[in-house]
Amino acid sequence: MMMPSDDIRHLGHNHPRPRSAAVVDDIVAELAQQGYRVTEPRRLVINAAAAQGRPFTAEEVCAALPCVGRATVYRVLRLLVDTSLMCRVLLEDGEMRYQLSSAGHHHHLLCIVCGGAADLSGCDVESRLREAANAVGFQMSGHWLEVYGRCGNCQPAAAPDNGNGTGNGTAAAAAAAPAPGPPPFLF
Amino acid sequence: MMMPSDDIRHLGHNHPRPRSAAVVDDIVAELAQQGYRVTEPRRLVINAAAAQGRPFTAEEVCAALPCVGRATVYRVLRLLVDTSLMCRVLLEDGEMRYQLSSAGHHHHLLCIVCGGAADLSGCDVESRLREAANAVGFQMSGHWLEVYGRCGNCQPAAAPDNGNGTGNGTAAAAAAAPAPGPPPFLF
DNA sequence: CAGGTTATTGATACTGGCTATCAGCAACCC
DNA sequence: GGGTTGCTGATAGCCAGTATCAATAACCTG
Repeated sequence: MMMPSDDIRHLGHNHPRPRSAAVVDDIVAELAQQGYRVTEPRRLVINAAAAQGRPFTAEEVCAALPCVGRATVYRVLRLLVDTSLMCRVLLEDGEMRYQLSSAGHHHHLLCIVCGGAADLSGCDVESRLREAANAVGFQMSGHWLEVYGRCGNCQPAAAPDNGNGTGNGTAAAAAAAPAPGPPPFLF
Repeated sequence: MMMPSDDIRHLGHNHPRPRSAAVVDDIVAELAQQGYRVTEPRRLVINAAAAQGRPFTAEEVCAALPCVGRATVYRVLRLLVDTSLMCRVLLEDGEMRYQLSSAGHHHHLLCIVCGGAADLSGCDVESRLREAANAVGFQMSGHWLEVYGRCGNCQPAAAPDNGNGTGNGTAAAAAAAPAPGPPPFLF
């Protein structure tokens, strides 16, 4: 009940409203509009997903919703991904997680400390990539991009200035643990 | 013995020499220098990896080297990844594959038709990402990027001009099959 | 080159994440 | 309210990858 680092998801200025009942209703409505039936298990899974402040695994949903069968949890998650209502998130260690997706193409800023995720939009990476690919005769049709690092809450205290662009904050950044800790499942 | 689309790996102008015995020897030498023993199973796995013109799965190596135990194949692959002599490649459907890595940080251009891979280097995506992340208070420490599309051999014939940068070549690009077909394992 | 140390191997069993199957249920339409 | 049929849940099963552990062999030392 303490919402450990919930605010990180707002960084991407894509969710002016909180992800709550309204969002759940939107998703349910979208499913219905696409001809899918609105069932209790689907509502429950969507609710659980909307309650998360960070990307989650299918197993976490299974554990949080013992009244819903495993197969159904996996089916609902896949349905949501297929209908673009949810997106997959790849962690640095290769683990696959899920997250309710905001509209449109975007990428994720994944905090390696608290496990939170923010959306990165308004970035022209795509056109850059297409140009670079074209330059070597490659016709780009899609891409997968995840960005890892530390969200505002999880940065070492001595970092008031985040201005410089090219300094590599990679090393010596994994020691101090100023924030939450291992991410919990909030449902 | 026909090397179906082997040349794609040279697109990244990172491999002036062919990946052959010389590369294998380099990798073996690097392993030895780092204190690892040079064993026959390791040589065999490295050989198999070097013979590939495209990213491969651990299971393919297992099938190609029945004389090497499964556990050992997985161990050698992980050792090579841990020592930065090999890198993991994420396909569009989420499947994880492996590839002998060229030196330095780079990304992959993955052909969705022939399964080939080329390296994309000399791209300033990283600094761009860092700036965009900084702008929203996120301290970037790493990233994962894969680019999907069609290599020079697998593009529809009517595409002499690849100049325009933002046109989306996504749709209507999965029908014709001008090139190889499903990728074979070459060992 | 022989001998010893110990990293490495291979067979096996096992795990975890995910899917196929299929009878029964219930959401939606009329 | 009734019928159609999409959806569910329990189960068994698949697949990629890992833990275990005795036996082997790579390297070092003399």
